[in-house]
Amino acid sequence: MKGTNLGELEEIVLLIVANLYDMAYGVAIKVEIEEKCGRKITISTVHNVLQRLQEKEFLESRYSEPTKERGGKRKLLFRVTKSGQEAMVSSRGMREELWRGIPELAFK
Amino acid sequence: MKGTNLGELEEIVLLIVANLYDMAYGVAIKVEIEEKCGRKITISTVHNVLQRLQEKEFLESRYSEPTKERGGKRKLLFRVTKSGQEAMVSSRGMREELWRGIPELAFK
DNA sequence: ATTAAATTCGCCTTTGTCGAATAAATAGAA
DNA sequence: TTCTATTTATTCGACAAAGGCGAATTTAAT
Repeated sequence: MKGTNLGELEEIVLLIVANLYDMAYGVAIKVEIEEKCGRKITISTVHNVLQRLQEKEFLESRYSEPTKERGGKRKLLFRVTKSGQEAMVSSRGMREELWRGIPELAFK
Repeated sequence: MKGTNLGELEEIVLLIVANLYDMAYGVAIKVEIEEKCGRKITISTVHNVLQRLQEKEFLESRYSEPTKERGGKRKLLFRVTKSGQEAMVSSRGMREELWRGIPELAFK
């Protein structure tokens, strides 16, 4: 059965989409990941992940209005769904819990 | 090239090993993951991840002294390395940053 | 020898990754 | 106006890395 939890990159993309609010589309997401995470990534990787997150219903999308720039296709704008938000929150909570449980001397 | 970053499960295992301090070995890790993360996982999956983390030098291991229990092999005890710790901290820091950047209305 | 407790092996699925192909919108030429 | 070159974006197809399982193997006590 298709996975229901979040891969590492999937979670990052979710966070970035939330960051970008109403400007979250492929290229912007790619740029943002590279800047905020200091990590190289191609545009096709981004789209691949976006598509999978949509299949999992953690993201939804709509086409933007045509802009006044040079040319090119309309942007596909993404937004985090309620269940995407829940997945993000739950994943964060779990990790916070685990951090809290680490004894001091573990990192001496 | 073999990946240098942390997969989702890899990060969890690192956290659990730190939690277990000096009792981190296969079975204990499996049990702890199931309890703390509410997620089913087999012992071979755990060992698989453990091995990968060791190859990445985020974990190191040593054999325990034989115990006074019934029988069986000696436990392979794991501990987070300095660079494993750095990976954990960096990963957490990055995500905290991203959470901080999410505008209020993103989750209206 | 048997049995118990643990780790290793082989195999498959899902997630991460990229380069190349394709699509759509606009500006300017004919 | 119609065409076409250029720009901006998304989709496709292939492969590598990480996640996952059941069965096999190893080792230590009884």
